[in-house]
Amino acid sequence: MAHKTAPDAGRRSERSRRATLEAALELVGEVGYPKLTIEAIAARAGVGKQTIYRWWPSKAAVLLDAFAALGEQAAAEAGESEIPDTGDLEADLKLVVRATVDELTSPRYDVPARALAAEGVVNPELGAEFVSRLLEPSLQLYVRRLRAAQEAGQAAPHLDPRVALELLVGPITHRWLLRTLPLSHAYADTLVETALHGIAPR
Amino acid sequence: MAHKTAPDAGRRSERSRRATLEAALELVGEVGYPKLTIEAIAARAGVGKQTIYRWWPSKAAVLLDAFAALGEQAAAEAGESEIPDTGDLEADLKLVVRATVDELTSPRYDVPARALAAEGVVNPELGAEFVSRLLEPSLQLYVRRLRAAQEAGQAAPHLDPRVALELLVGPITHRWLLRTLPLSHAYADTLVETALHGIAPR
Amino acid sequence: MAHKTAPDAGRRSERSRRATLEAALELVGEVGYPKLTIEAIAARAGVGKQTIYRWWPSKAAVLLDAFAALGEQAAAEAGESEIPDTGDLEADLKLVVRATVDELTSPRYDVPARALAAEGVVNPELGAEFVSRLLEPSLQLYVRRLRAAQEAGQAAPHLDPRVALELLVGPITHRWLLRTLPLSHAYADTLVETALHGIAPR
Amino acid sequence: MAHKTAPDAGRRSERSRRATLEAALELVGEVGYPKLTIEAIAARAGVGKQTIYRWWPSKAAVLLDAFAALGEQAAAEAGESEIPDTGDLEADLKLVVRATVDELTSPRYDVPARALAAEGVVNPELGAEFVSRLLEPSLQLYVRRLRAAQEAGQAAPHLDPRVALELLVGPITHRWLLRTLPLSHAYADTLVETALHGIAPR
DNA sequence: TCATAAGCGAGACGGTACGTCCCGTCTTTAT
DNA sequence: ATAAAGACGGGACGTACCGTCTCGCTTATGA
Repeated sequence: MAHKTAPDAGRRSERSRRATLEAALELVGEVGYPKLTIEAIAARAGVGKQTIYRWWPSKAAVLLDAFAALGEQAAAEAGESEIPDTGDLEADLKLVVRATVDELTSPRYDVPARALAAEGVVNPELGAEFVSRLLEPSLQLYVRRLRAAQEAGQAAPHLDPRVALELLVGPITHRWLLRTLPLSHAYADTLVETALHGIAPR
Repeated sequence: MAHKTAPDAGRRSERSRRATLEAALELVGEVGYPKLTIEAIAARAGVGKQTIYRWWPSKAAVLLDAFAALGEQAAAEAGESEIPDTGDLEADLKLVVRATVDELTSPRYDVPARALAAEGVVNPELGAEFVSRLLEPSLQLYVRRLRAAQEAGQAAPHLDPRVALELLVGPITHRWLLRTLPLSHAYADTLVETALHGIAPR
Repeated sequence: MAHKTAPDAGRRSERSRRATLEAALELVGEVGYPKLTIEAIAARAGVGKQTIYRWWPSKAAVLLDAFAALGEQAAAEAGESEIPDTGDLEADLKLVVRATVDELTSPRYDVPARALAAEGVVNPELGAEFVSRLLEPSLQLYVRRLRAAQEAGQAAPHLDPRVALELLVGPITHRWLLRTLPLSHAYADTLVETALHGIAPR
Repeated sequence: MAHKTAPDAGRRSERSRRATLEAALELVGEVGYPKLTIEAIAARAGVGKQTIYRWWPSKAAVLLDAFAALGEQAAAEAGESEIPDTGDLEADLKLVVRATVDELTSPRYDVPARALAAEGVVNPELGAEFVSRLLEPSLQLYVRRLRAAQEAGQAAPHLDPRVALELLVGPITHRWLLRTLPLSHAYADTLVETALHGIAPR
């Protein structure tokens, strides 16, 4: 069915792949996503344009791979870890939410992540890949911690962990993407408290 | 200071303005935001390109005006209303959240709204305008209803209404923009319940 | 029938037209026809590529116009003249044939003329235009001089002047295009003599 | 001196050589010379690109070999012959010139020959090879026949046979390459007569 | 009241980037 | 070592739009 016979991945140049991803990350930081150009990536990477088109369908896909590589590298260094379970759910959640705020606040993460999120908003295929490769793994950490909390009696037993997790992650994302109000550790703490105890009076 | 003497808004052609906004909305529905071009808008509207550049700085700004006009029209028809206050906070919130879900689910609203949100994610100026003109008024409705609830003893008294409102709006936005899971009335109800009573056991 | 509506020739920029033709002539002299590039012409002329594509279908067409302009300019300076009629056909023909040899020998004429001739050999449309605009007018000079010669009894009366003229022009072109043997005044003279008196013994 | 050690012609694959030449001839007929590409030749021939680059410097060189092979094959079939010498120079010349016209008129010969001629016009190295390998042998046939005619008193004794031959071959080439007027047997006859007896009255 | 200057439609212009084709080189695997 | 295969860096293609710039035309005052 495909028009073009797929390229032979076995012969792919690792050197070109890495140079392309690096160049993409650098450039998106320098000129921003809308002005990011495949031509510029190719030039910066010392790579032919065709080589990029051979392996990626769009600049968004390049950036997604680049950003994923960044994440894997960070994970390899830090040792991707579960959310801690000290028995104190509130304290444990404040820790992760604060860490998320820090991440979303650091420019080296912020710029490409925004770019990918924005592209995903408007491009469902890329959005799906963005979510499944980058977002979903983090969400699963919440699912596991919340389930443990339920078993330990620290969370309402009938709650769907997906819904519960969105109570924490949704507001953070909202502030981050829409820039309605600033992200801070103080906000992280308040958010966790409010999500745990609810809007209604006790 | 200005290089260009500002155009005389008094002589502006109303006919061209409307045609441009209509064309922009139509086209964004047909080809999607990334393929929306000012040339195509001008051609469809039967308007000179310069006329568009005279009054708007970018295609995003055109679309923002077009979308705002759509909203005003809807408001004029429906009579933009406060969130009802029946005394039952949970019921009142379910009503609005379900309505929001319906809106975000209808294609005529979804396509341009996503486009503007996506652009705003990556372009702070436009994002700020999007928020202040389109989002903030809706959020203020929540602020007022929640304050009333606090006075009536239906909401925890020390809560910041902004934080409370994000507990509802954040998860909805999260599902809408990132398409992690579907939006539905059932979800709206569960969300309101969870936000009201919190994750922790009663 | 045409896909693209024709551009409005009335609004054409004379400045761009001239700059394009000049750049084409310069470049063909510098890099040769096969390495002549529309991109390079545009860059040298300070003109957008689209402007060239708007008015010409190919680099060959640009060069044809450029070369024709060169010819008109030369004609305007020199006063395009008939072949002289001194009553001595042989002498008159030697004059023109020598002049033709000089022209074909000078690099400023040779390079673009070869390029156009070569392109015309392989591209019938361009070839037809090359012949009708650049070659045919010169051939008509021969036709008129030969007819006069026939009336004066200096040429066989039943001869088709087209055939006669090709006896002179054909061999010159042959040496020029195929580079079998060098062109020189001596050859011009011999050629005229042989063509006049024939191969057969008197 | 050579940068690259010359390939070992002894190990050359005859199969690849033939397939390449065949593919080149086929393709030039199908898409024309300007759109003929080495990649397409290689693909059609089922040959690696490198194999072509190893043995030929350019697509023109491939085509030249292909066309030469065509000629040798025709010669082998027909028995390449001298111009006949029946004692009647005019009749003998009409025969060859008519044959030449037929050849230049047949598409299977015309397309590649034009392509090579055109390339040679603009590329002196290839032109020289085209002339020496393909054209010159034919011209020598004329030289020999004309010398015989001079010895037999059928041609003016002091004539340079090269000049005489160009009187016949030049006009034919002119019409063929420049397409000024059609080639036909009638024209062949008129041309021979005019060349033999000259333009001047007897 | 009518010239005169603005906005307007149209679209040519100098540019930038697109995504594709092909160049000529290089590398891998198989014969 | 040659060959088929095809990835590679590179350059040009012809196209689509960008944002700016005239062009006439119309309209709507304000001298």
